Amino acid sequence: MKLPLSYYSNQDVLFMAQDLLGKVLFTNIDGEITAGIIVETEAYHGVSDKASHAYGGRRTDRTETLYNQGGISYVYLCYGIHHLFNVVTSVEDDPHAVLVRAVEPLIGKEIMEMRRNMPASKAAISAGPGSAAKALGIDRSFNKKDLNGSDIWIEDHGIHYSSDTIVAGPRIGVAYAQEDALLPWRFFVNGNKYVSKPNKI
DNA sequence: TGTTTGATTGACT
DNA sequence: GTCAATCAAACAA
Repeated sequence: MKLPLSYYSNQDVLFMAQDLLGKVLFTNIDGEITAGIIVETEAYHGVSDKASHAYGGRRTDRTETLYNQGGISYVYLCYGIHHLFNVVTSVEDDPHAVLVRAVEPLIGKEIMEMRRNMPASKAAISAGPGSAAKALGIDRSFNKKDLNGSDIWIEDHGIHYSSDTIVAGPRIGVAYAQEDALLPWRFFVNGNKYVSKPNKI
């Protein structure tokens, strides 16, 4: 059920952002296993996307992760406070990534409740990229990790949303990307309460 | 070496 | 609705 590394080599990051909806993201931290259904993503389209850290082919210590072959994680600290988790996709030297913005708690809910200090019935426990990463215990030590390993991985549980249920809209918090900020590259499960606002059309 | 800023959240008015 | 928190990356000098 664990997705093979070949899954992540698809070069169409917009397809990948949609296909990851319904997949189940697992972490194993000191034997504490938690998992959530991915319900909100954003696509970051490599060198041509002004919102991407790799825009214009920028290569730095941080962005080097993005240039790897798909199938690893890209985790960075945002606003000095929040860890944001991405799935690196496509092939080597093609720095596409999918940001996981929200998950629906599935396994290890009690552990997530401890990490977030709120009941899993509250949508805020894992809505939004910083919250989802914290609920799953993801921090910078997860950067550049193999998504087929024993610390973090993604499974296909056969959860399928109809094409009517998956909707697209502009990405959040990327106003600095000017015209690219308007691209409808945010995908989410319409009406799912664990999706950050707006969560329905 | 110094300055700016961010793929956000939560607390507060 | 507004706004502070908090720090590493990116870039200017």
